[in-house]
Amino acid sequence: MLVDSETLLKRLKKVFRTYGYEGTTLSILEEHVGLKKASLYHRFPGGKKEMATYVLDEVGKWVDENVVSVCYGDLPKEQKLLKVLDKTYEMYEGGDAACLWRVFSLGESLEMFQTTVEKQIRCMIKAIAHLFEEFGENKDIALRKSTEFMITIQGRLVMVSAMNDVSYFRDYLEEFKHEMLG
Amino acid sequence: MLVDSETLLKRLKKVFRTYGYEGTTLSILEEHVGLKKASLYHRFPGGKKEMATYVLDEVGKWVDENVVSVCYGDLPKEQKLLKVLDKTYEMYEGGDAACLWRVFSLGESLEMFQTTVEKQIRCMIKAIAHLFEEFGENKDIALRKSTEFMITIQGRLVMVSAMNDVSYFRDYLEEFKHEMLG
DNA sequence: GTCTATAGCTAGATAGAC
DNA sequence: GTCTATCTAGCTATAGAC
Repeated sequence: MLVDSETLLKRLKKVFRTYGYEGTTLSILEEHVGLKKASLYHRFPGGKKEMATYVLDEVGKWVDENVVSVCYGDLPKEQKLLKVLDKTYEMYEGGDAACLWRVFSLGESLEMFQTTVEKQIRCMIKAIAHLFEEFGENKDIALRKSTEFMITIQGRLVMVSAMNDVSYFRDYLEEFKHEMLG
Repeated sequence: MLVDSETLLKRLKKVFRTYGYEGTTLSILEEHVGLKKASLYHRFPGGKKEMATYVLDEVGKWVDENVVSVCYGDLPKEQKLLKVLDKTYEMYEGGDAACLWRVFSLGESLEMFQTTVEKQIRCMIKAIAHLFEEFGENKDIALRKSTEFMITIQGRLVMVSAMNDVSYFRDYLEEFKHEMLG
């Protein structure tokens, strides 16, 4: 079966976010990605580790393209906020998909990816803090609110999994939008 | 080597919280618990699954003894709050230990434990909501605030792992205490 | 109740045909 | 570039000595 690189990324990301790093096996990847093990190794000679690294790096690119670029861009602040929230909703599939940062913050994968995860989160928090500043907050408050945004997203995504209820995620994004834009 | 049941529980819990369910192997358990595989099977004939179930059930008991009993008990509300916060700090080892509810909300372990996890979280949220009511909030607000407490704890524990910084957890408990008790 | 030894299986990884 | 077939290591689990 032929799988284009966009589909491949989407499927790899889905698997790692569903099963975690240790819980993801090559058999699961084979099944969900639609390529046999040997084909996966052809594209990722480093195996599972390389696939996970690839997926995480793509998350980093997502942050740059959908949060950093937007927040530091030249749209009106209201449109920046809407765009970031929409993209965040899309990224987490309305709550159906876990956060790779959470999922990789465990065991063996923590050691492998913590530095990258930390950088990506810091990058995202900083960009959203910049947006809060545009909304009139001073530097300290903006950073605090941005950090709380990240904390709340993470906490609510955990609740979505634990309670099997996506509204913990969806409702918050709606509330947040209305609090900021009235 | 002889390991008493309290120590055994403590070590099992530590391993599952560090490595997750799939990331925990019998070799890791052997090493960290200090009992050989066959000895672990002697105590837990159902193997890894039974050990994980045991640890999660003990978390349920912890909720009953340290949150539910306290919140519905007859101490003054300020002392209830202090006790719950202290026990929460202790349970998560000041942020050093991840939450089993988060860790088991992935892949295979999600299917196995989601029902139990959901019950335990609901139980804890309800008890803390009761405490908020004692602090003068109406039923709806109390439930909302209690849920937000849980969300924030979960989010901040994710941040502790991802950013390798326990202050995300510790600072919140302190702030929360001072907001409630002045 | 703990251990050594090992069975049986599945994991990650590779060789080589097409 | 994808596949079948297969390797080795490590996994879960068990038998049986002490």
